[in-house]
Amino acid sequence: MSSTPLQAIADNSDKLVTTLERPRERIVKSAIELFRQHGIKGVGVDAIAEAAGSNKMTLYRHFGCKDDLVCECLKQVSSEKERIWTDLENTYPGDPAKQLRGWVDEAAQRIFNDLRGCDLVNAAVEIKEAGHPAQKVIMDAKKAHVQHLVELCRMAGVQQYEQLAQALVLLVEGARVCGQSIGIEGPQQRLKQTCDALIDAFSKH
Amino acid sequence: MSSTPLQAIADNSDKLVTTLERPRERIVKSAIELFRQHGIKGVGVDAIAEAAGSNKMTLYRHFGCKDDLVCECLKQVSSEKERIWTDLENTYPGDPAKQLRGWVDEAAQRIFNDLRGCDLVNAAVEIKEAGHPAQKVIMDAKKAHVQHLVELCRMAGVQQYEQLAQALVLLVEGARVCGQSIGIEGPQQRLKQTCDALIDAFSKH
DNA sequence: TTGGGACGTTACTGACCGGTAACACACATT
DNA sequence: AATGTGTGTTACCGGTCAGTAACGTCCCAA
Repeated sequence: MSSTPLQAIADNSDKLVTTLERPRERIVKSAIELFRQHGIKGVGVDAIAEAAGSNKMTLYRHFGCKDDLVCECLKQVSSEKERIWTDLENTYPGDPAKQLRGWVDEAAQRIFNDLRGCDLVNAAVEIKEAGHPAQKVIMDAKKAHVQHLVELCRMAGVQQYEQLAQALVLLVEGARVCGQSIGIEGPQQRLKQTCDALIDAFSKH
Repeated sequence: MSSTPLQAIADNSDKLVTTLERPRERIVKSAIELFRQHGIKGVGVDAIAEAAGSNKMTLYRHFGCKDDLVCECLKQVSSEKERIWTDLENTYPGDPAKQLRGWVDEAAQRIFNDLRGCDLVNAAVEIKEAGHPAQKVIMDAKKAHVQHLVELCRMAGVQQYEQLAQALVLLVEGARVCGQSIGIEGPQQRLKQTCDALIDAFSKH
């Protein structure tokens, strides 16, 4: 190679990460993407390091083992998911009812554009070893997400806010997983209408 | 071993299958159970053969490769799932409305008793290789299941039967997947009430 | 200028996995 | 008694995987 390492990364178009980030960030980003494409057990650490324009040794210097890297990826994914709540607050400031509709729109759009399902759910399906550290990450993230939605329904003035929030979570999670197993023609196509009708019904009384 | 092979199987309590079935059936049953416990990619063919009280050679004589065995397992699982429709018809003969409630009861009960999710969905999450034969098995089974429920809703006299059926599928699939990722305290706890209320709402007009 | 920390490269280990070959054995049918 | 089918046993192959060791390189800060 005649170019410097960073230039080599930037020049090499088959690498997943071409920014000037540090190896650690590139590794996490590449791992998230590869896990999405092939599943956690379907990707080796070598492939992750290579996609990040790095190498296995550097990966293991930052993450003691593959499981730790998996946990870090899931934490990053869940913290990115958390951003939706502030985004909704910024888009519809002080209007929780519209924020709730916005949440449904977001979910329906994501399901329409991507049939690969939720990273956290997919990880939960793959990781069955009892006591695996990733399970706590997944559980905590999902519980927080549900709690946020419960709170949003409450703020929107829905009397039975908990029931509504839980039903909406079931619908959206079911929709994501139906897209994955049934494909594009699954029953998730009408998700938005169903959720909107449900919100209407809960908002009346 | 002093006993005959069949006796050895029956005596050996750490084997998953102790019946007098032929090796092929024992292998499929053991594979289904092990896939449930550890995931498809988490189980090797050696472990399956051993759990079935058989061996790898016999396994490969019946199934050309592991993927074929996976497909056979999924077909068996889906055909067992199909039995619910005739069971419901036998339990509530000529009463599709009660059959629909029975379907909800069944789903809620299963989710309450088992947090491991749907075998077909779990397989769909794990198997990402494009064109993998198992994907068609999964898709066909899921589509048939949805279609059966649509038909049941229609028979039950629901005007918007397709909407109701699809919403119910989303709720139930979401509930199963929530149990898996969130655990026992997830929003799937109120599945039955939510489904019943939804059926009520759709039955009025 | 010189140290040191971060990173890259190569090579390796031991375990596991999917799949196959060769041979031995039991049993039912004829 | 002979035959063929289904099955069990052992050993092996090539590949992949997670993880480690040793060494070399780059670059920044003191």
